[in-house]
Amino acid sequence: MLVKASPQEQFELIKMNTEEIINEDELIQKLQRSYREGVPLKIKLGFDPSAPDLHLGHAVVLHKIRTFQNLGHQVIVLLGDFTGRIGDPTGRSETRPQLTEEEIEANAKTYKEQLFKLLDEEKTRLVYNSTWLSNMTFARVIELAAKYSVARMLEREDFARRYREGYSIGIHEFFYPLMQGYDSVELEADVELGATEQKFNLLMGRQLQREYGQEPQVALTLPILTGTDGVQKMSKSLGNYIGINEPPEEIYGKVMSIPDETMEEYYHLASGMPREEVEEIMESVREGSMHPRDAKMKLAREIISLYYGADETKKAERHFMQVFQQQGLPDDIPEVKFNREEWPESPDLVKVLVKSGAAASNSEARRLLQQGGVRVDGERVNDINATVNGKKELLLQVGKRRFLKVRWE
RNA sequence: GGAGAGGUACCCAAGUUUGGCCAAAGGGGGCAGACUGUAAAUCUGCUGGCAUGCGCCUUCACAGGUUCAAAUCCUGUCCUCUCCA
Repeated sequence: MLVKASPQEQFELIKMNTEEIINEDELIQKLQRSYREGVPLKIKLGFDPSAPDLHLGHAVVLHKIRTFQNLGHQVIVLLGDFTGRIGDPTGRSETRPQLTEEEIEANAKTYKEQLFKLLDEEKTRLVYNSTWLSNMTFARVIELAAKYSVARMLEREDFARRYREGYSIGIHEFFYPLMQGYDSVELEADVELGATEQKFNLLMGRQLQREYGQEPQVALTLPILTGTDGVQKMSKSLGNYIGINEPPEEIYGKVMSIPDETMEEYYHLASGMPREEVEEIMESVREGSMHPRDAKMKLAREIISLYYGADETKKAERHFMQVFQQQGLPDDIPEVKFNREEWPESPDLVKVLVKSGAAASNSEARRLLQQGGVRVDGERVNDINATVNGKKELLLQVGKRRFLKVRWE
């Protein structure tokens, strides 16, 4: 069932926020044909199940996929369970570790849970490339390999650099793009999406489809989202990411922590809001009628509401205002219970900090105390020999944002 | 198969030639403090454990050895990488 949007309207929607479409004319032709014949396009999106946590960077692509889905096209999410055993060499300076089957299976499961926060599960076809790759004969593998040359493989910057600088490249790593490209052949994909760094792999799909006598897919790349540091691309290993599985309070805080200059990018790529509305907001920030902080708070709300309900979103905001703006207490403070009999009348604060998990070791607890990072019932304590009343309940605060209730009973 | 380089704390990386002053430089990351609309930027401090009275213990791939003393010297083992074939 196709939505009635005209091919031109569809194209406009699809093109928004994309980095590159290779190529636009082909896409328009495909859209026109699909519209004319009532046959949805096959939209492919591949995932390498090595890092199972999806973050806002991945969500950029998912939003675009969602657009296709809303337009009535057939979305195929491909989990590269087979390729995952090789490890995508893209952007790598060293060989990626190969995953075991168990790891891949566990990761795939986490993926699914997260994917369908943004995609319509009913309308999404989920496939595994082991289905066809694991049974390929060696003869067919050779046939596939013969369709591409080493020289062309080495056009890739990451391979080229590794080769130039004398780092090793496993033969099997050359197969990664080949396999990903072959997936498109197997699926007869019309469009494949990916981040810009996936461009080579996406183009490989076009090449191989041609080789196998198919109409080449359209390669559509999306920008890479900047991380919360405002400098490097968002990635889990750099620790500058916002995971879509994170608790709303966490997402809220992380969004508030991005530099103001990065805000607009996030609005466009991560909020799911219409472009005009975003531009209005940014305009009022520029002319001074809206405080950047308020704009960022709205951004945080918008992002959270994509993944959580309205109540959760409000709660996250309240939490932020209480804890960071008014330096008050959060609503939910984790509680640690101790057995009174195991404790003296006046336990050392250092011990309490360690036993409650607020500090990793006695030394760390002392350090925190010396640096003024510890508050007990709201009062800063600097004395490393301080004791507390071991009969009542205490409120511990370590740093600005870690709260803990301790109770003896 | 031959030749060579190397394995140091969460990560990167000095230190090995001239053993001791090395719990081990520096950077990153992390944590804390100040500042702030912000968990940004900036500045400051901390960053093996125990003790917190100068003390002790464990740590520089692993296992031994030399020595009053070893990340540093010797022997063996494991692993990584490069080049030649």
